Amino acid sequence: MAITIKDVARAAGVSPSTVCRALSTPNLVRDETCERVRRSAAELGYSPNRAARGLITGRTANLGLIVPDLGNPFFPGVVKGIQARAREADYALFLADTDEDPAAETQLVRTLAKQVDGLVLCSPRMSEQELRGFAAQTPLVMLNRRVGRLPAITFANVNGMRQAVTHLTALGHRRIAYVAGPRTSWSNRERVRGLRAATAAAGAALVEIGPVLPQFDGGVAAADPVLAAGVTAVIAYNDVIALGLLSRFNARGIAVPAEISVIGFDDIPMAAMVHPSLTTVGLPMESCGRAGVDLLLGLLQDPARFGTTRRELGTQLMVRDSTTAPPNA
Amino acid sequence: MAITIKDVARAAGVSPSTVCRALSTPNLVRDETCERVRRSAAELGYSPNRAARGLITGRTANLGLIVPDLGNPFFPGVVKGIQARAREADYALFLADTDEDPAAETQLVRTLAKQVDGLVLCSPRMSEQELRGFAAQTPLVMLNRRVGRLPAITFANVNGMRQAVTHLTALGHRRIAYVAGPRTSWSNRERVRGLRAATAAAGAALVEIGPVLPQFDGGVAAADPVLAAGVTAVIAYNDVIALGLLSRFNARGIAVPAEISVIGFDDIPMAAMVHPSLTTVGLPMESCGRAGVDLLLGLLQDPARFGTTRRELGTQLMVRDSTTAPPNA
DNA sequence: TGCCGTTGCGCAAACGATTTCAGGCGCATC
DNA sequence: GATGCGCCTGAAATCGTTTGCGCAACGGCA
Repeated sequence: MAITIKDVARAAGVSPSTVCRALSTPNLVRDETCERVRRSAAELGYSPNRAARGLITGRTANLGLIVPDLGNPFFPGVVKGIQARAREADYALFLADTDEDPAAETQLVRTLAKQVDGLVLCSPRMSEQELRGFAAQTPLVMLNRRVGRLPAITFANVNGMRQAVTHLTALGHRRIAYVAGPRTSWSNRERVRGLRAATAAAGAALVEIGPVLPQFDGGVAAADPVLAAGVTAVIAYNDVIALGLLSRFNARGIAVPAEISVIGFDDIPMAAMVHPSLTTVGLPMESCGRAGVDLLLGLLQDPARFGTTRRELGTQLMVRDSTTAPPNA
Repeated sequence: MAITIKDVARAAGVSPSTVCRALSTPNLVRDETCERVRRSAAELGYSPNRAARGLITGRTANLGLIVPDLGNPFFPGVVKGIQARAREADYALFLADTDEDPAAETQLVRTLAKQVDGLVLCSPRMSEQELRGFAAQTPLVMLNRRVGRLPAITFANVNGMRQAVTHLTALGHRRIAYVAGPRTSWSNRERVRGLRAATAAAGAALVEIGPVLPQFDGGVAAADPVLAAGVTAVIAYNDVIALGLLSRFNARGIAVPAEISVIGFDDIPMAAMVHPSLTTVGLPMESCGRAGVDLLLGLLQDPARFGTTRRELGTQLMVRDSTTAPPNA
């Protein structure tokens, strides 16, 4: 059915070997022959069978991507970046969604590993031990989590929180709440760390609330405790939680930012679309995806580079309408 | 490096052929031998090389998915459904994002087609002619668009609009605006069709505004013309536009739903999270993805079924806080 | 003229699995 | 006791590429 290298060879009057060389290493073949082969290939619409090539070269020209939940608005941006960069480099991309299930994650890594040259793990849920084990067997890059010296792209969570706290204290806030994400999440731990350091340095009080699920309902649930804590500002683990806070504040008739300031984290698209628009710590999600693939491709070319393959991406505070000076300032 | 069928054969003291049979057609091999092979395979952690298998069987056990823009909140749900169903059926999934570029779409279909057994095209942008061409060469299912008798999963757009109009006219609205999506979009055309029929049947006036880009800014831009049209209710092509409307109404101090009712389409997650929460025509996105894969798998098993492979999925009106009776009712 | 290096190309062996074909063995049948 | 039939297994061909090796032709140099 499909056109193979033999068809091209016949059409061009040469052997399959020559076709192969003409297309992949043209300097090994006479210009005229090369041209003839190329023309035949183009006419027939030939393109090599990647499976067959992979069989002999050992390279599949595929990358794998494992994501905990595509529905989480944090991920599409990252996936877009990964996909775009992979395509530029002529790699196809396998996608798997684990539905937040660490067991499924392990299983998928195992299955996908054999069909790809490398894996991108987006906010992996699995244990450090498992991650190290897999990393020893397959080229792999983590996004949004760091484990030892394993290759990873992360965001400057600590500094991001410093930016948020600086913004609030500059406005005059002295008592700030934090609505925490899952305790097991690496990025939550980092954010808490940054937050404690920054509030301590600024001499502001920090009230930690939660943890809650990093979802809208988590924010809704956290809103009342936040108000009860007598703070003038609240920082959420992520934007989705912040949106839940806004919603509940609105329902209770609490004016944002007049009565309380709200800051999110991530800068998902919705953050700019709600009322009041959400001040948030922006993460370069698409860059993260691209950087991850870059790292992985580098690793594939030169596995020795392994030790030096970590990068932290800067954050940017997006000041919008959900923050202002505290009420009685 | 990796374990091949030969390693297993050696370990079990049989030939590679027997290993293959023991694992894929056990009834052709003596129970005892079969058991021995299975044990060796398990011990060595063998799993067959899919590329090699694909080379000889002609099946890749891969499906391809092409999406115009993962950032559009409509798609993640669909992709999740596709991914889940594909995995259940032991297919891996290639993902490609075209960034809304029809040329890239064509290109990607061509490239992916050779690495997969079938393709899922999500809201394809390419021309009918091209689609027919590809469909003749590759098993393929469209989502959210219908072209002739090509396999497709669609939503009941017409009936969805009837649900929306019925809701509004029951509340007493007599003059309704529609903010149109792209003229080239199949679903926009269907929705307009349903809208015209439903308003005509109900004796309500319909004011068409736009088309605008199916994005937040499109809705923001359409808000003022909507107000100028002197309507008591507005239906948007999709939720994202509706959110833009809400935002601009809010900014202009127009109360929703007191002064104007707003209805969206799709029921993206954000629709329930904004204030006021958005009444919208809900689409079963995950089911759509699953149904698409089901169709495709059916097609792969029995290509003769081709002619009968279309399905329309029902919509459900989600009544929330953005609609009520018109002001002077 | 003889030799050598270069260039261009074909042959054939891989890669890892599946599948066809044929053979060996045991058992029942005539 | 020969024949035939099933059952189980191994050898070998095959899928579409890539690539090491060898051969032929050709030009340059002594």
